[in-house]
Amino acid sequence: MADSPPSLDPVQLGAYFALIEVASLLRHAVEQQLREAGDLSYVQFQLLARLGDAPSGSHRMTDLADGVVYSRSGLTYQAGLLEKAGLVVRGPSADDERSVTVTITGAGRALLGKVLPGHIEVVNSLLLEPLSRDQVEALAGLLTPVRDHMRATPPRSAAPRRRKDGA
Amino acid sequence: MADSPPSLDPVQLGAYFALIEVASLLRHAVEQQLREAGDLSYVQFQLLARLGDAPSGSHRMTDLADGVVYSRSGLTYQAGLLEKAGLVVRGPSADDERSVTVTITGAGRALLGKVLPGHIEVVNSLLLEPLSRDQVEALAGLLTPVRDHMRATPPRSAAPRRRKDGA
DNA sequence: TACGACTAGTTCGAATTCGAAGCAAGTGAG
DNA sequence: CTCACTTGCTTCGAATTCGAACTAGTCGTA
Repeated sequence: MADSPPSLDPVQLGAYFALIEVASLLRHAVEQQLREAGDLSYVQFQLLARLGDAPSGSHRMTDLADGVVYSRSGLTYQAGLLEKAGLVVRGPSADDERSVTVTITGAGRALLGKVLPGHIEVVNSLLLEPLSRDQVEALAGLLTPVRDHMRATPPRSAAPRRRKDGA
Repeated sequence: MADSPPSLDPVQLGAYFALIEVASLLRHAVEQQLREAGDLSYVQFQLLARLGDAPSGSHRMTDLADGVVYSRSGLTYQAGLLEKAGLVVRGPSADDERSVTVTITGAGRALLGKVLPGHIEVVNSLLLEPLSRDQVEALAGLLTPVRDHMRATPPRSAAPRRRKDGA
């Protein structure tokens, strides 16, 4: 088994730092645009976008939380805000009595449509503009497997209490 | 000039989403490890890491804030926490009377050294592991220019109010 | 020197965020 | 059926985060 190396080499470090910085800067810029264009936080936008993308326009709370990498309690709070603003509605789930289904409303879609152009504009000018078409493709090709890997890898702290794995 | 397209094509969207998700997931995982290993938040770790990297072991408040993409007031708060914990010290700057210089202490370096192996381990297993050496190189090669571009691009909201317009 | 504009940090209040604890509904073994 | 365990969501309290307002020190220019 590979022992954990004492440090990362410059290239690895460069990739890691650049990734974090790019994400932070992009998020920051997008956040401002969304605030101005539609008084939405980034999380709220992400939630609306995910709902808008879903064929049914709805998702379970838990799936939303996992999707945007957010705490459950945080999602409850945000869902409450969005509901109060009339952008989504919460309702009981069909098959599972304890789960709550969040659905985007017409107003939600309208707002999403209103902020989207500016959002895309920011993403374009900050992230995409300095890259060629091939490079964007390459970037997606690199990050997508990484994301899948991360999604598949169980969180560190979840490990201790393993029930039935060959261990 | 390109007027803003109404939407991004799947590849662009994939790159954008994957980037955000990867960064979120990575940050989340790292945060947990740091909390357990040394009771540090991610920002605090970033600050210590930057200070530890600096030849002098110190930076101005503003440079730190910009470096980690944080608000100034937030940095004041975090610097206070770190100082109270004895990990850094704040002092006046040599040439500029209004700026404050933050310097990492021995204890700060010690803690940094203590949490670093685990940190690297997480970055390795989540971000680097699924990529080949060449791919890591490619990733760094793609993201570094993007970061530089973002750093160079002035924030959106700064532009409009440049001069004393009619207001 | 004096003035106005700007930069560096801090303080303050309000909003957000998370984890722990709690509650209700589903699941499985006996 | 019933008990123990798990899952889905909310509530609660504490910590963090940001922006706006404020103080102080710098710079450019007349």
